[in-house]
Amino acid sequence: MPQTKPIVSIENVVASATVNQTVNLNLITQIFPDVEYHPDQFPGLVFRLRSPKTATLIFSSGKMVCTGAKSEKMAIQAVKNVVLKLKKGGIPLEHEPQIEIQNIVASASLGGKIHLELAARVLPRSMYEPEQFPGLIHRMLDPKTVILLFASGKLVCTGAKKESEVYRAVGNLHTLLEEKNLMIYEG
Amino acid sequence: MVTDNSSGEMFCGNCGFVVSERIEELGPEWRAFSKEEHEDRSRAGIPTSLAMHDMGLATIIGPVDKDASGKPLSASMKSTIERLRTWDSRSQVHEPVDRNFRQAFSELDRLKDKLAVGDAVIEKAAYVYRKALEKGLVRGRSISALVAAALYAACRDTETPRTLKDIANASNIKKKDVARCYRLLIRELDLKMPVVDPVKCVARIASKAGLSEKTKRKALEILKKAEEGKISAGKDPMGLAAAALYVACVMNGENKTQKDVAEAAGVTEVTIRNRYKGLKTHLRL
DNA sequence: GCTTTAAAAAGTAAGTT
DNA sequence: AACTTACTTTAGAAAGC
Repeated sequence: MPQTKPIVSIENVVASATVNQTVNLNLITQIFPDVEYHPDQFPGLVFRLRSPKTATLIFSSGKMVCTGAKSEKMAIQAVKNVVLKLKKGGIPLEHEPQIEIQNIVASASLGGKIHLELAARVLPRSMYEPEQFPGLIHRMLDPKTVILLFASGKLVCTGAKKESEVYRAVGNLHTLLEEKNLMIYEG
Repeated sequence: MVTDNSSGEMFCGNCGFVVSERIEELGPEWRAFSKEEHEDRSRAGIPTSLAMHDMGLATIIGPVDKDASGKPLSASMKSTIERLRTWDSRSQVHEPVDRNFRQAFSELDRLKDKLAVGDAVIEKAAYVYRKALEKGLVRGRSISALVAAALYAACRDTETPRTLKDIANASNIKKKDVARCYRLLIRELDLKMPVVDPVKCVARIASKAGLSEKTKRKALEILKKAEEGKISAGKDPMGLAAAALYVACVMNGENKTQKDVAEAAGVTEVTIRNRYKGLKTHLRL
């Protein structure tokens, strides 16, 4: 049983936050000329940070959505950085942001190739439609995640709210694939 | 005519009309329409006719593994039926059901002619649509798109060679929307579909491109050799079939260009070339 | 359902050179 | 042909149409 430990990398973390007060988006636009704000097409203002490289959507309600971070910590730091910049810029924010991780996207590589056709028949809650998408879509119940599995043995895991869930999901799938002999190990 | 033993209800497998007395006992809001109305419509010819009840999808839903004609049910139908048995058929107690049925089934009837599919396929599509309706999947969504998706699902399940593009064109719904609704049906109704077989694509492409029988046979050999083994996973079956046919043309000296085959298959020449590379390497051509 | 954000996987597509 | 760019799929939040 070729034991190849999956190589996992967190690619994107989505976090929501709120500063518990309304904010004047037009004022932010005046102070930060680089932000994107087109209320006619989307109510959120796009605030980009170079470090951590993220994009945060800010709404007039004071709620925000931060995307692009590579870890939970980075996502939290990104939100804090945004709030700090707003304050320094003169936006009167009285509270610390309440942050929640909403989704984590990760990519991973299992040790060998996958028999997708067979996997589609054996794995429950999975769908494989090569005319529509090259990967098999598998919905894992615990942790509640969705995994896009490719013939190469690489995959994308999304839906997790904790990094630990990502590792558990990938581990679970790897074990399942080996148990059902759906993996092809070779050069 | 399909009977669901778990609930005792009987419905028309073609139009979804619920016939059983049991449903009617529940009250008018539970009924799509009365038997008399259904028969009127049947006579009018639009939704269906009771004469078709023992065709195609005729199935007894319950702890059995044979359909009404005595043939064993496919594994996918069995798993679907197993799930249906546990469903609460009272999940959607709304009045516009009548209107919904009318629209859905007249559209299905219209698509039947445009796509030239058999009654068995239409019955399956109706069956799937009715289940989607019961589960409330139609609310807030386009009836036409769901009907198209149900029909695509029926084609897939019966291995009737109709592409998403075919269904999209016939129904005037974006291919992307039909695909999205199709995946919704698969997900929510727990349907298991066989993967599209490139072998089934060969005949279609060959006839559209006017290729010879021997070239078709050669392409089938090539596909068989290439065997789902490694080069087909994740690839579009149409692209694979097109590449196999192109290679077969070259081998048989049939003068057809990549463009000819590509157009007949609905893929680009680039895709044929890419699949060709894989076939060449794998078959050591 | 849609709109906007980010990111990966692998396949297919389209426009240029 | 190669390159580039771009779109398909997955999840999730935000406010409003």
